[in-house]
Amino acid sequence: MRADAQRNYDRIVETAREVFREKGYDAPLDEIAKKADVGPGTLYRHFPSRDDLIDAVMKAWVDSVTEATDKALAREGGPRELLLGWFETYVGLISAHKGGPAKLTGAIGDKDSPIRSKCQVLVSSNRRVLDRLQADGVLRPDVDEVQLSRLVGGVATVADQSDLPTAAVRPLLEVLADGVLVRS
Amino acid sequence: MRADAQRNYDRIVETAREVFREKGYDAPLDEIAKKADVGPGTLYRHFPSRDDLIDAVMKAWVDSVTEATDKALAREGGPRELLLGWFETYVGLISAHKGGPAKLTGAIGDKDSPIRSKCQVLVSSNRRVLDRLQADGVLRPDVDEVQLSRLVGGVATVADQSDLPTAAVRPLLEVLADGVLVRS
DNA sequence: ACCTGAACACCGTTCAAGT
DNA sequence: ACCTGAACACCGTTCAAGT
Repeated sequence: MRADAQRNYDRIVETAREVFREKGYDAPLDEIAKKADVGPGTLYRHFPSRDDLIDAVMKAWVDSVTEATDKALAREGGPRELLLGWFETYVGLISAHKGGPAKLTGAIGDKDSPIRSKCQVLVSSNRRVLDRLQADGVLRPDVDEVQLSRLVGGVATVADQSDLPTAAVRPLLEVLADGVLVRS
Repeated sequence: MRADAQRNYDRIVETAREVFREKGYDAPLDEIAKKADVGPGTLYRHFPSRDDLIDAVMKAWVDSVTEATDKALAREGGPRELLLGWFETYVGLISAHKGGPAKLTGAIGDKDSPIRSKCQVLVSSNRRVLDRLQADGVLRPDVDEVQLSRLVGGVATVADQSDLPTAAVRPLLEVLADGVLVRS
């Protein structure tokens, strides 16, 4: 890649990160181009679709997902506390930007999505949590990681679109936790 | 209201119903104006926002919600079957048009939304179902109708945005049902 | 009073002309 | 090879001119 192309690429991604943080993933792309001091054609050349740009912005985010999953799995307490802690972590991870929950959860299972790899990271994290619960024998036998991603993602999507405070999200996650764990 | 105004109003609503059915609630408004043979200003005069138009289109839908709730409550079987049947009915009711689940579920609790009354109908229906389960003593004590609307609405939103088949939605609703009912 | 449709604003997308 | 920015398309919104 030519030096000026690389520079423009980096400027666009960096600017997009800022604009997305302020206005969410639906922010106008031409605002990003303007702030990054590139023509709209340049942005379009590097990122043919909005999701391609979002995917690039999320490169670093992948590591924080893995890290946060490790942390959630290392927490003290019973399986219900573990699961609830993970749910809140998960909601936080996908809700960092407005519109994130819908975009990430909606793309689960879509093999052609530009953000496919990001969804896989999320689903894998849920798989890890399920493995742990399964080993403890407290998991409903017929729940898989994709279902769990959609359930928690659904709650996060509603919370994002209704601007719900954490206090209103928590009871929804508790219902999910009770539904996922075995009756005791 | 003048005769021609009334005629235009009706034509717009009728046309919108068709276009929304085909393309979902995000369909271009000017397409509706064109098909209804009115100027864009006329549509805008009658319906200042998209949601005002959606609200008008949903006038008849309200009755079908009440009807469907009656039917779901009259069903034979245990509380889990009742609840699951209701969940599937509910998802069907709000998923009639693409974009419906997100719009209806996202507006719950928003006192300024033009479709506020439609949300209240949905929440009330969930209240009726909860009343029934409560009377049977099978309900978790700390679940209310708004939470339930958001939980099932969240699943419907994800299903709508990922184009999930009914078979993939069912297990998600089962987790919700188990989370809402008391341990036994 | 209501309607029309031109006009504007906004934003994504393309492409001919540059370097 | 890559960039620029004018141009176009699309769509929501407004408003002066009509009836």
